Amino acid sequence: MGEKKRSFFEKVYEVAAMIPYGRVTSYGAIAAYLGSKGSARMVGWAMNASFSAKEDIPAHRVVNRNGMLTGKNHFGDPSLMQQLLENEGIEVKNNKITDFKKYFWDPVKELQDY
DNA sequence: TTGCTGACCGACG
DNA sequence: CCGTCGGCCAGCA
Repeated sequence: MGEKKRSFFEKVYEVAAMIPYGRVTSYGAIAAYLGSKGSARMVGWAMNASFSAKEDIPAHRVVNRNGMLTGKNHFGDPSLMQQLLENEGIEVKNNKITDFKKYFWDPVKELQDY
């Protein structure tokens, strides 16, 4: 696919929008896919800004590398993130996804183009 | 422009 | 196992 000049945020949004229903990925995985492995924090920052983005970004499907819902406090209602995940069939216990590996979707492996 | 801050991550002791 | 640190880089005062 053609790689146009897009901002880091826009790229993050594109990847996030491709996360399949019922699957999750991590900030670091998205950053790695975008070619800047150390920019995981920026991915989180992009998610924070995604609420004001035009398109709908499934920010609840992005967690940290341990499968923990570290960003839940940014959803207005702290329980919303967990609710959305459980609604997709993902079990969450103590802010952590059960069988994280089972649901993990790695853009680096799933998306060949970059 | 400078200097923080941050929904992260891996390395180190 | 735990705390701390450097790197990453966009936004904001």
